[in-house]
Amino acid sequence: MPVSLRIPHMDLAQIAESGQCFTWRAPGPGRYAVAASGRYLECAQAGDAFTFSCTRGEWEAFWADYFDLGTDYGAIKAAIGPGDPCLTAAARAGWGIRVLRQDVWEVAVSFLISQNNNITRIKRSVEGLCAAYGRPIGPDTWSFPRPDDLAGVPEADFQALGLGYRAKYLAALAQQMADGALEEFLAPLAGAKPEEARRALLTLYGVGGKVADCILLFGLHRVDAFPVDTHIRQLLARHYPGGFPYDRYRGFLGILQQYLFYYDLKGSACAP
DNA sequence: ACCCAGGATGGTG
DNA sequence: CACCATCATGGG
Repeated sequence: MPVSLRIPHMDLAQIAESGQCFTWRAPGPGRYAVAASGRYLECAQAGDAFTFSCTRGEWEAFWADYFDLGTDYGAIKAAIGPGDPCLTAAARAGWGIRVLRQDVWEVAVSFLISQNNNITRIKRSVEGLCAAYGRPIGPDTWSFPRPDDLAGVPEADFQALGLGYRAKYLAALAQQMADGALEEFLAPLAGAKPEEARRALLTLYGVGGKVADCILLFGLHRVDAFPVDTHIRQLLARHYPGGFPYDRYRGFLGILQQYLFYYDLKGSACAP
């Protein structure tokens, strides 16, 4: 029996197109099929009314947290300075974006692939990875392969999926995280200070500062992380020549970053 | 044909 | 430290 409920500050299409998740599909208008942490969920939205294809128990146990329902996005948007036209416009354009609480391994692999890449191709690569090494969990949907599923896969096989030069990064990461090593690596990260967690991520082959920040934000929900990619870099240069007011927004910088990223991506950039 | 993409690495000055 | 070539490959 499906779950129906009203949720404020949430728009499935904006989340799907906000570049944080690559395992959502859109079977129809206003409908999305979501794969996460080995689970499968179909979602439909009409205004603030949502229907989800899971039981109430599954919703409470997993999905409510996945959609970050514990965070007050209204308060975050209200904290945006009225004298900041760019952030104001960005939050209006992406009013329904939420920073999903995704599985850290899935995020790490996805953003390892994301470097110097475009979103369409990232999705294609991730879907190919799931189809090839995951297990079926829904119509035309496969689970995200775990480290043990990928360990030992020849680098050439990853390259055949279109990973390009990132294939060697994934092969190394899978080897390194197989056999329970992932949990050992992650355990100290949960309670670590932000800088320590970031430094640990930077030791991974193929993970630089930007990807580390994405893992922190999307995989560990460190909402203070502020990934600067090519879009954000250009936006900051154009609209914040004097520097972005990081100190003012400490505590939810990552969520504002998502508004800005989506805003820039949608080409609705504010006037010069 | 061309430039760009949710960049990182390894080498050099 | 800063800069820089290189990396695969498709999207637009």
